[in-house]
Amino acid sequence: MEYTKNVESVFEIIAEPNRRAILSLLVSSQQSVGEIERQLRIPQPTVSKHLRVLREAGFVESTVDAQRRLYRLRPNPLQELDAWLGQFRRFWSAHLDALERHLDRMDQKTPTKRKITKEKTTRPKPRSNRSKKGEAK
Amino acid sequence: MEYTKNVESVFEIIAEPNRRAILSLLVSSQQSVGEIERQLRIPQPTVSKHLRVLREAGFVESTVDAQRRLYRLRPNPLQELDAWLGQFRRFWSAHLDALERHLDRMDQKTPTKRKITKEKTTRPKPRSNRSKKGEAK
DNA sequence: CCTGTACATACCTTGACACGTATATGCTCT
DNA sequence: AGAGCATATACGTGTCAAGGTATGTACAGG
Repeated sequence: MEYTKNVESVFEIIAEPNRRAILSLLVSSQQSVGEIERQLRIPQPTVSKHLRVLREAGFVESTVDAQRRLYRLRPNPLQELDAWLGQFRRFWSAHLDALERHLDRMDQKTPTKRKITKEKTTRPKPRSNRSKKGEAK
Repeated sequence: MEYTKNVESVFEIIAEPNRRAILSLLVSSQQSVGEIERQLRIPQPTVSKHLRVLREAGFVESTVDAQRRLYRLRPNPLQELDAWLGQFRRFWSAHLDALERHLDRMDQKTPTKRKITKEKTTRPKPRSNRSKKGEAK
């Protein structure tokens, strides 16, 4: 009710590698800031700042324990993410096996000269997923 | 190894609202650049740039059709995302109902001495909502 | 060949945000 | 009260990516 904007930022939140690492850490059990700091080997202010972002976005919640704060996971934002993924789930479950067989055949054969996707990868980002040739027009 | 970097960037890719919009568009069927441009009301160079990012990350692939390029979805990167989410799925399915009841009780009662997450949601910085334009919500 | 169309790319500017360093706040124990 | 630990915040800085504008490239048809 307070934040509708948050739904959008869920994606930005988990775009940060350290934040994802923190979330993964908290899956097993709740942790104090110091424990997170030591396990991930990142400076404490950085941990605190990320935790604040995660907390404000609802990914985690904290409990005070003496001088420590124990952080634990909250399910909701990750479920939102899951919900967003849902729209694609139908798609890939339908297409995956067919596509795989298709590419499998293609890879074995001599590449035809049809071009797909490879028109000009100026930016050399080796995404050697599968050599994609084949099929056009 | 090389794609480790790519796995990371999957999250950055979908952090962009326009890119998510494009992906959602392509769920139904393949589209040309012009069609995407018109439906999302964003300038053509912007669309092309996002499509390039999506293509290099393996989210989409393109087929040449005369002067057009038809873009369609590819399942793999989204499946990686799904796989990452997997580690949390156990968590939330186990904890959700219990947690909900728990918080439910907590909220009703006077907060005895345990304070959960509400310590001081000092929100001095309105978290600077990204002033994006388009992106119909 | 020339024109229009469809898309891609180059260059520049701007604004977020992640980090490091330094400092503030809060709690415990003696 | 004071020392010391655990965590949060303030501030300055560098980096990087998204958007705008302009231009390049490829294809179709008269």
